[in-house]
Amino acid sequence: MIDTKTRILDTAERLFGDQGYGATSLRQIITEAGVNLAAIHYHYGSKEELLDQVVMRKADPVNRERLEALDRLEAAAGGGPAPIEAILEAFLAPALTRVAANPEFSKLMGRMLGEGLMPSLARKHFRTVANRFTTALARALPHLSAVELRWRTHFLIGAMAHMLCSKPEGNSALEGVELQRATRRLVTFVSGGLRAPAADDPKTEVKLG
Amino acid sequence: MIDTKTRILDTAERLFGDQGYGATSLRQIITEAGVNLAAIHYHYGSKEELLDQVVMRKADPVNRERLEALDRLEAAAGGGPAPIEAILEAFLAPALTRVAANPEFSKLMGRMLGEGLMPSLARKHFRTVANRFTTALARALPHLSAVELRWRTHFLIGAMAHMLCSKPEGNSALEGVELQRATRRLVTFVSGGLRAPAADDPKTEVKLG
DNA sequence: GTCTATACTGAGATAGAC
DNA sequence: GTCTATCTCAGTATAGAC
Repeated sequence: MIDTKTRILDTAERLFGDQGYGATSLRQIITEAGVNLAAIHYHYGSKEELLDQVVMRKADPVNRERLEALDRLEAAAGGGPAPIEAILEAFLAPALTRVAANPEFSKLMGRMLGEGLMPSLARKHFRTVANRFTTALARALPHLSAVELRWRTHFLIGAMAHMLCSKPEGNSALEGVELQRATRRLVTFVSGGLRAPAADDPKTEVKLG
Repeated sequence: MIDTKTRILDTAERLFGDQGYGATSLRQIITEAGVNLAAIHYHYGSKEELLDQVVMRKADPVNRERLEALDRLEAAAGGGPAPIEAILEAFLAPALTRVAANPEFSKLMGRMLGEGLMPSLARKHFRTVANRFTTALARALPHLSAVELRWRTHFLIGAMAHMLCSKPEGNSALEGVELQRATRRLVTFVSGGLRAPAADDPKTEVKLG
């Protein structure tokens, strides 16, 4: 039989995914997992820490996929910069495919970004991914200053997060072809935004600063 | 003395803004407002309804500003479409200036979008704004189909919401000139995304549909 | 119509026995 | 490591005073 700690994590993942974080009580988790209430606090400390662990276990494969895709891209590009659309797809597709696999859980992930409650623990796990992709984008977008690029990736994350947790009105499920199309829409939009002329060129800086 | 109903609303607004929705208890609100616990349920029915009212009272002036700005734009444009950047600024600037005025409350507004807990009541109040701006954007972006435009405005909302509730790393306060610059960055990014060639041109539609 | 006092149910957290 | 019992605090509901 699986040990208590793992059984809690499995059950929490399922329930958080199905119902959301706030709507799931620890008592429901322990009932379905067949463990004692205090076991959660013994193994995880608090409900929020438990969420951390659940999210991290889900996020790790996504980030691994992202890095592998980027590796392939950079190998294919030889020494030069990789194409922007390809970089974006390498970053976005692994997350968006999870929408199809488990809509509720993706909603939770997107929500966490939106709520700004992505905790220090989880943030660390995204550091490598963030650095690699920022570097790749910087090489592909030499017209942007570092600070401008940081803002634009911020907007990119926002667009992705909002897509993870809700769909535009009139759209139903995102499966198969629909998902691919939606991903392409997002890639198109964001690459358009990234390619826009820099807003902080020296001339403007002087005028405003 | 202000009546009970208003005093509850004022106090709730301040506390939700300072601490967030989840972290604020009704008992804290009634203590600081000097009213009875049941008065909240008498006047507002539930905590969530109270949030609705708080948000709506804040959102209404923002939306009025937006519509007035759009009115001016369309008057200036005569019969033709208004410039994309101007439309975007009319929509985004009124919301973003609130970031400077009350960072915590803006965080809450952004969070609500992200959490998808924007309730039916509040959603209704954004309908007029959404329709007017969607129409204006559709005229300025004739190369986009209705469905493509809906997706792109969805991404636009995501970028805005994420900016409302968090700033890119390394940035401190958004005041005065910094705020104007950040607004311009967002306008630039989004207009780039909106202008990108349509991803759902007929050829692709036929192939996928 | 408004408001107060109080009780109810369920949440997360914790101390201490085993 | 695990479990029982208990604590505090949340949102909600209702009976009845003015």
